[in-house]
Amino acid sequence: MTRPPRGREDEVGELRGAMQRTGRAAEKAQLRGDERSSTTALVSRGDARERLIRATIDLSWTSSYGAVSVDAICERAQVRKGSFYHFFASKDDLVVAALDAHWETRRPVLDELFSASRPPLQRLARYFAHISERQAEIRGQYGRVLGCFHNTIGSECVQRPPAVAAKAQEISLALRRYLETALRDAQAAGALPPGDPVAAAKSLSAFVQGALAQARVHDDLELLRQLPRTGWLALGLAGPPQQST
Amino acid sequence: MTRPPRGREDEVGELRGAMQRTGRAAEKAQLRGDERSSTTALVSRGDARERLIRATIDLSWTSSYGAVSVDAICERAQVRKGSFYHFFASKDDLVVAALDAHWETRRPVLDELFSASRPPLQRLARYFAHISERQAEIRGQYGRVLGCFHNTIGSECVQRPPAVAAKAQEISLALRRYLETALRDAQAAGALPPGDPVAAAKSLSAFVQGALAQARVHDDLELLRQLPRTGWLALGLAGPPQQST
DNA sequence: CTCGAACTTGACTAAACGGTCATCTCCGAC
DNA sequence: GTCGGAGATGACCGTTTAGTCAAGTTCGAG
Repeated sequence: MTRPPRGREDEVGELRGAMQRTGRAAEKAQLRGDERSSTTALVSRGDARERLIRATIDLSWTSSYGAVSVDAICERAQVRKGSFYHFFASKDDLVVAALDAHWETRRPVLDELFSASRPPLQRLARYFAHISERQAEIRGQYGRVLGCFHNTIGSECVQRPPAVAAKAQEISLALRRYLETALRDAQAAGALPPGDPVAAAKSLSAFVQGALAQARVHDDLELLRQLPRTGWLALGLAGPPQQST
Repeated sequence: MTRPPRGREDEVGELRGAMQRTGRAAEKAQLRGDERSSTTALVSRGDARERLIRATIDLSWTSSYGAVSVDAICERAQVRKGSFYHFFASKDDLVVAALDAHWETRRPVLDELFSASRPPLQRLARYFAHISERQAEIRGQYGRVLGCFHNTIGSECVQRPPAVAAKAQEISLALRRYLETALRDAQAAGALPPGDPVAAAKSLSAFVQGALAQARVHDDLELLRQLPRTGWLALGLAGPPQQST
């Protein structure tokens, strides 16, 4: 009765488990004892907060931070304005939480792709393939290629809401660290000539992020499909490695 | 008297000559005979229009399309709101004109850098060096690295104002064509192994644009300084070419 | 000098914006 | 059963937004 049964979204990844109050709720919740003994259910029954974050990701990824209003987010999430400000202190707070939540859904995927149990260059190979497949999926669900969420937001918000800018930077660095580790391991294994893995990761990251950005602007998957072949170029390799182990 | 002597901007490039009513003025100007015999001075004495475009570039490049209001642009340009809508039909119109005007200032620079009178790979070498130097200049003038104007706007506006999205796409393609031509010439000259120059240009463009985007997000010039060395990787070359002619 | 068109101006609007708040409902703990 | 706090609600506020407009001013052409 109170809630009209309008829910029919839930488009992309599993968000549910990944959100453990990352964005820390509104001021009230902070000022008082939010770190209470947790005998009470830590994961609340209602999922309004999750729906808000889901809506924020969907809307600001498909358009932009600036083009999405709190009202639009609330409408999509089927949450009233007042409830919104119960969970988040401001729009900036929401977007930071959305960036966090989205990153938390990506992390386990990256952990698997970059598992140390695989040969380092194979990690990259699977990463390239994954990006291409994932953006194809996204295009199917959202109707167009969207590229990288945190980088899109980050490029838009370099200056204006400092908290958002900082969060986007942080995530961008965290992502780069996966590449860095793989490259270092590759050098140690002799699969890659010695050199500065940090610089190489920057270079590779620029290539991948550039491909994603171009794919977004032109709604073109072609570049990403080529990634498993061309991605190696940024490392000075002519093509994908052939060794197995 | 009528105009308080507040002008003291004029920060980056020469915009003056490059703006020949690219953005086509407001509806009134379109509906009536704007294509009149041009015996009257085509370039008007007042530079309000140019100041508006200059302000738009500065403000939306340093922050974003969505974060800049018409009021802010007018204030910076020292132009009243009414005058604004005399020259432009809408905010979108302004931004499209700004993208156009900015591109017009870049074009002669690119024409020189990619002059057919130089060996093709040397064109690229000079392009890489130019990007690095230019962004360093921009950082000096604007206080931070800004990356690529049309790509920043384009990534933000992929969806929302269709005219802006289309213009950004168009410019992005135009830029890529410079690379394409150079790569084709390089292959013809035997300086590069044969292959699809369109795909190679996409690849190289992704790398360069990615480096610029990363430089913007992290306010970091390092990646761009490395461009003259690492740019070649995206083409499968280990380093800058040594030949002269 | 006169005329018309380019240009300028500031006051104006309606809508949208982010954010607030008193009040109510629900539900587990005691 | 009752108590307290998390959650939910819709009316509300002041500001800012893009865009309008009637009434000017400026100025070159005839």
